[in-house]
Amino acid sequence: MDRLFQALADATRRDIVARVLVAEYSVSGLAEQYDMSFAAVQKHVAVLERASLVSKEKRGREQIVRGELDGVQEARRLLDEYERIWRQRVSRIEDILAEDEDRT
Amino acid sequence: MDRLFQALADATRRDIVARVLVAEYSVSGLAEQYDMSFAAVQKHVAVLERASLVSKEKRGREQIVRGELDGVQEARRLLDEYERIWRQRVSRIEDILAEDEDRT
DNA sequence: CGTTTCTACAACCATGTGGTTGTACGTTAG
DNA sequence: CTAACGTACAACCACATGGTTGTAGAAACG
Repeated sequence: MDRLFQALADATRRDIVARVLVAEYSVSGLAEQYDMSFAAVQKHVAVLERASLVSKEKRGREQIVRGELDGVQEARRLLDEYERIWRQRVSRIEDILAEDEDRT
Repeated sequence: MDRLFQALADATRRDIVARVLVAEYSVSGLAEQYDMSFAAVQKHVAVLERASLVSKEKRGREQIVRGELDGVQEARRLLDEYERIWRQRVSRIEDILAEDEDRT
């Protein structure tokens, strides 16, 4: 989880994810898109890969980067859980208020 | 967004979020739950507050921490968007395959 | 009143992070 | 074969982060 959210906590990496979800890119193809060194982009891709947000596949001398839903869905599960907990609390509070209503 | 995901990228902070979504805690009440200094927990709460995952309200000499859904939902929106993009690509690929089918 | 409790904040330290450059190696093109 | 391309990785730097301790102020307690 740490790696997952850490990976998403950078604008460049979120942009990479958005791009590779739409189409395939080589690492150098991605590097062209940003105003930073190839090595920097390479590191970003590595971070995304460790977080299961992206996968790489060797094709000739290029390394093709694809978007993976695994990471996205895992992160979503946690947020859904938070929302569920919150709604439970709210409804519990409403129940208590309803009991008070009964007593009036 | 950076602040949001950055805030979620720490196990202690995620635990704090989970706790305050269920019930209210004072900052010192939260600090008791963890094996670290009060100041450390205070910093975590501050990070969560800047990310709209938590809100504080003064009550007497205590500061009450509550869970906020704002941040959670904002993060979810991005992940939903990623999932939407991904499904669009998949269905586009399926359309292309279907066209190929037509030609056979 | 004085003392305790809860909070805020600054200073400090070790480590991690995002960026750089440089080097090395496999693969394709001429 | 040689040159160019795409990649991997190490070393380095500036700065952020997660933790500590210490100090100080505001609110509650006796």
